[in-house]
Amino acid sequence: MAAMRLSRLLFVTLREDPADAEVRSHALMARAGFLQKLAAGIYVYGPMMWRVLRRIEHIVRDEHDKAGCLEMLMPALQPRELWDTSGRWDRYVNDGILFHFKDRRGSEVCLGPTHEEVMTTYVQRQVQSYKQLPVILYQIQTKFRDEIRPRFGLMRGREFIMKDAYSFDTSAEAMVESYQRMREVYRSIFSRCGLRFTPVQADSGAIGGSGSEEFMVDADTGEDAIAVCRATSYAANLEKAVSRIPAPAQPAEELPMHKEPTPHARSCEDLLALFPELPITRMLKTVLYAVVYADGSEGVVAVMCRGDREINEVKLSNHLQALQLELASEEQVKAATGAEVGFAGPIGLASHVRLLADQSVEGVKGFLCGGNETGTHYLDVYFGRDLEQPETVDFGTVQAGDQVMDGEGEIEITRGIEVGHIFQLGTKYSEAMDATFSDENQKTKPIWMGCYGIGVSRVAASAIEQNHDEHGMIWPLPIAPFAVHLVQMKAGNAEQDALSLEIHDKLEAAGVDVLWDDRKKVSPGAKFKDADLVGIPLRIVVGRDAASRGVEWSLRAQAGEKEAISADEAMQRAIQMAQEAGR
RNA sequence: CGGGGAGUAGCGCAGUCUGGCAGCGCAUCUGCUUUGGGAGCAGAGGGUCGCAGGUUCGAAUCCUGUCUCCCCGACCA
Repeated sequence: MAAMRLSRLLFVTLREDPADAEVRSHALMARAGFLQKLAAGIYVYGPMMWRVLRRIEHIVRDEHDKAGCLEMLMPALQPRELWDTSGRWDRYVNDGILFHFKDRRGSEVCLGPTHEEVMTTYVQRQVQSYKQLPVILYQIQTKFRDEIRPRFGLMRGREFIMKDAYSFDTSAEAMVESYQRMREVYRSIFSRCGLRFTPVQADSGAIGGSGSEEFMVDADTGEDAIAVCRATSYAANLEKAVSRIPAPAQPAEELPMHKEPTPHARSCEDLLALFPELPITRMLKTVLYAVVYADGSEGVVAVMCRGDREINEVKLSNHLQALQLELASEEQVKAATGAEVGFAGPIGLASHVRLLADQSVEGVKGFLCGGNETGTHYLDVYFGRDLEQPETVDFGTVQAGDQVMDGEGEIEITRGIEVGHIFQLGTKYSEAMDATFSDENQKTKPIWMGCYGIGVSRVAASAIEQNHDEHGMIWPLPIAPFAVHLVQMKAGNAEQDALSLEIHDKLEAAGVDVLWDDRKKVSPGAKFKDADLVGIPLRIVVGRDAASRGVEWSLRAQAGEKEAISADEAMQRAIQMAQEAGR
């Protein structure tokens, strides 16, 4: 094998962050030449980056294969008809997320953002009998999503590498078994990658289905907020999380409802200033949404919510089975309430408005709400006495300090990067695409499905987001581009040349990959800075003690802790650590 | 989609207001010295100033159009 000499690796580092890098992982990978941006959300993976991605892929493959999953490869190009069959074409085009175009004959095609349709079709033609099930198929492939706003380097790209797997079972119970098996596969994968992560309950979103969990890499810079409880180990995506919220304040005496002038008071903050003795838990805001329903019809929905709480649009959208949900426009608010924005309330809404309430209104008495007239609010309003309580559902967002639903424990809000997501799909796709099997009694039944995704390129970015310092990246050993960074101080010095070559060859022979900095005319300082930047976990420095077979040993993660040891001892340590890390 | 900002050497930027030789730092190349935390000196190469059109004796600079990139908002009444 040819030695991995840095001087031959097209190795270029930048001293400054690129101007467009917003997060550390992106800036560091760009500075180290791992990544090069080609267009918004589209990146070239350089040779070092590709080694990392292959490491991750190797772990992903290994764990899937061990669990009996079958690897295959599906096309990236997909015909529209397939997506019309599942009914997702319009939704994805509406969301603007689908790359689609016409081929030379005028047929519409898209670049696959995911592969449920293709996979279900494949299985529909391939599977006839219960004897062929269960089966779990997977692929590692480039996915395409025209993100509304690509950002954060590899975190949210428009083209990215994803592992997607699909399970096929004969019953709901068997589907849950496959799902549980994949949960374990996912835990093993992220553990083996050397990442600290939290599995959380999740909303199933556009893909549809019932049970769903996300795997979040713990990182303060993560895009997603998650609700976790140390005491009960409850963990859920904020879109899904539920909690017991603090009880509202109660009025001292029951007063009749009355309307008060509240000029310019459009927010709870304004109203708190106006009525200083009224607690915010006795203010109910009414938020208006414009909704497009799944059948294409449109409407306006008003949702009541306690002043100190916030509405969770994902929960609301799911309950309404909405295709689109956004805050109502100024005009829509005026048409619904007859008032300027800021004075909406449940009493006297236009008849076309559907009124709902978040469960945070439960038990609130003598409350304030908008007057549906510019510059007025009602006070001392009671459900049951002054108006009927509208349909009340959990549309709330949990907040830090809430109590968990079952058991004793306080919820904390932390952040994470979603690197994996698993779903129980049920029969949604199999029914739409007629993927059925014959059971023991020759009865035709739809196949029960699950689907399971891992953002491979995102795993790499999140590893850096989680592990870096001011000098550069710190790769976990299992997924590092190389296990050992062999830093030769003075290339051309006979003793150093000989010892470096020996260390390189012996480690490679033992299956440990080595990046050998053999560059001439590069100062020691520059070599150390570059080594810090690329973050290879194990470091062996060949320098002044080369003649006596002495080297310096250090770990990138423990900068500053350097040991002078023999070359043989260093090799032994490197081999052992690489093996322990499963390389 | 809306709002803001930016496109000048591989990277980071100045120059644009007030039109007149296209600059600086890093990187690259050559030579000499240097070699355990981004070395020094001397020299060199590298640019259709995003693109198209216009104004002008003359445009990186002014005008029009266009493309691309980045940030903020997608928000609680």
